[in-house]
Amino acid sequence: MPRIVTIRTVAERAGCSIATVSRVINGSARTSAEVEARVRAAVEELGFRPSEIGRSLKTLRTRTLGVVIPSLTNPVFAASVAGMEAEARRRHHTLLLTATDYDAAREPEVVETLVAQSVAGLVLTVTDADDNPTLDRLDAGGIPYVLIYNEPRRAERAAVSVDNAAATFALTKATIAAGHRRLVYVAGRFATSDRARARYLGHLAAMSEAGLPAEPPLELDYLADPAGHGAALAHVFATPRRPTAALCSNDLLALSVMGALRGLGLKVPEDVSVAGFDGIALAGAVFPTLATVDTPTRRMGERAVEKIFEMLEGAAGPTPERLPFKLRPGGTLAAAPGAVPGALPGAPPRRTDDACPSPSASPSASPATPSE
Amino acid sequence: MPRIVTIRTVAERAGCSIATVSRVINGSARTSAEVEARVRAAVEELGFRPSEIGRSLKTLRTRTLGVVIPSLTNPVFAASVAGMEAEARRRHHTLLLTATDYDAAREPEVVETLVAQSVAGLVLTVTDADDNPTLDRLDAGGIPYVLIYNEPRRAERAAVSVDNAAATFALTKATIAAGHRRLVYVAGRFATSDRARARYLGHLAAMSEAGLPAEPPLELDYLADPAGHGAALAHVFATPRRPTAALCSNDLLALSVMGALRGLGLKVPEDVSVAGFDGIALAGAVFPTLATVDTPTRRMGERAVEKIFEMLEGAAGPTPERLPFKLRPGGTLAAAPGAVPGALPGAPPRRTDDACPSPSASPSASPATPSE
DNA sequence: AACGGTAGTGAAAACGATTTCAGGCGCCTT
DNA sequence: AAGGCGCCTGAAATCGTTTTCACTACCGTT
Repeated sequence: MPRIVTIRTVAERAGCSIATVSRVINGSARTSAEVEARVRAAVEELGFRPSEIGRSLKTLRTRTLGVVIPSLTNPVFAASVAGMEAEARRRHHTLLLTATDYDAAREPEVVETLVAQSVAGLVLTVTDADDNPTLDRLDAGGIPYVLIYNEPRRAERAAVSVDNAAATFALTKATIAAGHRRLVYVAGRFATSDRARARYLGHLAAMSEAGLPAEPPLELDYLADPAGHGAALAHVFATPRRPTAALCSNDLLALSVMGALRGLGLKVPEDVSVAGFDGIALAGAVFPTLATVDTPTRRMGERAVEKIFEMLEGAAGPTPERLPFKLRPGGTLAAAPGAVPGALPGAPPRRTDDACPSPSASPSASPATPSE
Repeated sequence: MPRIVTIRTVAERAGCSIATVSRVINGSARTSAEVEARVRAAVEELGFRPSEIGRSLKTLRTRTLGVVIPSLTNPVFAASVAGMEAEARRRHHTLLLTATDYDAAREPEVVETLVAQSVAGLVLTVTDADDNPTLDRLDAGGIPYVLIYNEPRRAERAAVSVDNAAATFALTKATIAAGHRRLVYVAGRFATSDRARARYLGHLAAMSEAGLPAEPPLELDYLADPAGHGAALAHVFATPRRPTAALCSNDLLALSVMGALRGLGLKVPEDVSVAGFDGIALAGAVFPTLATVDTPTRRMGERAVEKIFEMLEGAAGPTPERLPFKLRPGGTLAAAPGAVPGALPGAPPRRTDDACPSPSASPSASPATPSE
């Protein structure tokens, strides 16, 4: 069993002081070539690697970023965490990962844990980015953090997101353009996702603009088994004038809804069109391919970490920013059954590939102004 | 800006020594009710939370587990990491997450990083669990680790896996039972996945048992775009006596293959049956549902963390263990085109839901003994 | 009344690194 | 030749916590 080797062991072996060893390792001050060589040799022979704990104690900061997400099981978050990890590694940092399982009550708890670990910064997706005591505490504590996917109203809260409302507005508009008139919006629990709320508001705005009556949204439990989803959908789709399109607040939900609809004997997209949100990789792998809103999931994770470092270096303050999205056409979104293609003013049936507004479009240009 | 509050601040406020504060917080020794109340009040008022860094320096162990996986983008790993996170949190630990992007050369590097952080233990999926200098170093260093999804041959290497060979053996057998005779095995790069190798060997064993000639496996680059997959598959499926079934070494690959086959104008499962491996949640959400081998992805992560703690507490030594798998029938695996159902001795066309061998079946009972 | 034991507490050492401060040496300048 | 200035180096302080050790009261026993 090899004894633990500390900086002191190296110093003895190299015949110098621990201060010199530290200097060689960090290049924090000049050392003579001769001593440097001896130290490097000793480090090599002993396989020495400085303890991050000892190092951190002095600076009271670790080379670690805390991550708080609702769930790893959703590929959106898995992809963005992958982006964070890559970017963090590039900067010689590591991720401390925690999940809240969409439970707001768990947020303060996990953040406390991460703060106790003296993370250099935090990346989080919370249930509510505006009314959130945990974020308030972070603001007070001076630990830099960046929200991801959340869209805080406050301009001094750092965030990397897409314009959820504008994207859904565009998606709903495209769906209407394809001839659909009865659309149902299917969302996860609004209480645990401000994204879902923002998206729904974008949907409402588009319906209103087209002069169509908006049906109440269908809120589905995120973690419920698909069977539960089937029951809820059966209720909505059992009517003779059933919706011809189901717009879902995320891709995972959309895939589940597609399965449930098939279970009800309905064909996608012949009977019902379906669209999602996020642009997870698998949306393109299923058949028919899922129409959705492409968001740069991985890039958002990378960007969030970049932003943390900008804030740490004082190069930039905490400001929200939006990355571009893009409607992705897919086989699940087709012309409405019985609709006459082109019957709508200036709306070809498959105009789903609009570009999004420019990346930094002013947030207030959002078609729906969240007001809850 | 609130000053940083340390145990010393609390001690002053409570009018006692830091030793007493420590005792109250950790309950490591008895203190008078009176002092304890004062300390608790001070902790509360100041919002004190002991620094994990200071604490760790003393014990030289953090409440942290290192995780090394090839990629978070694969839902198998995302799900198992989710399991690890839940189990770690239950024990007041946090995960330090790193990914290698299937690059064996990165393994030593990330493990070094994690060890420098003084993690309490490690959970890893490596490219090769047998011939692996990084693991050898860990063995020497005395840091407990558990492999996940890898199946090391050495009996003294801790691992949580499924019997990859036996599972694929069963899957291939079921496929043959459905009337298929020309099967192609589609795998990720063998060089970066000992699981893929083990699974292929199981496939070979089943083919051999049935007296069928085994075609060479199709190795696809994991990260290649699906277009690349299409080209590779076109080559194999362009022949008149093309395979009637494609068995894939994991679900993600299977989904990609399904897409590529459709791109070639082939129908799944009418023209070609497809099966995967892993049992990711989305396998059940696509249409037709993907036939696959269900592995307890999340549970494996939980179990790996449990095992780390068993080893830390000295309750158990490092031993490999296997969790049960189960063949999951799915719409992608149908009777072979032109096959007469029941024409095979004792093999109904859709007998894909065999139970697996019992959880702790002896490893040597595996139908294919890996020998590479 | 002296002694031993115990409960509660504080002072101080330890953990492994970084960093400040001071000193020694050699070289350049005047 | 003396003084000054850099360069390199080592001793020691420091970070926040845990833990050992020693000490004081106080109690019960003999």
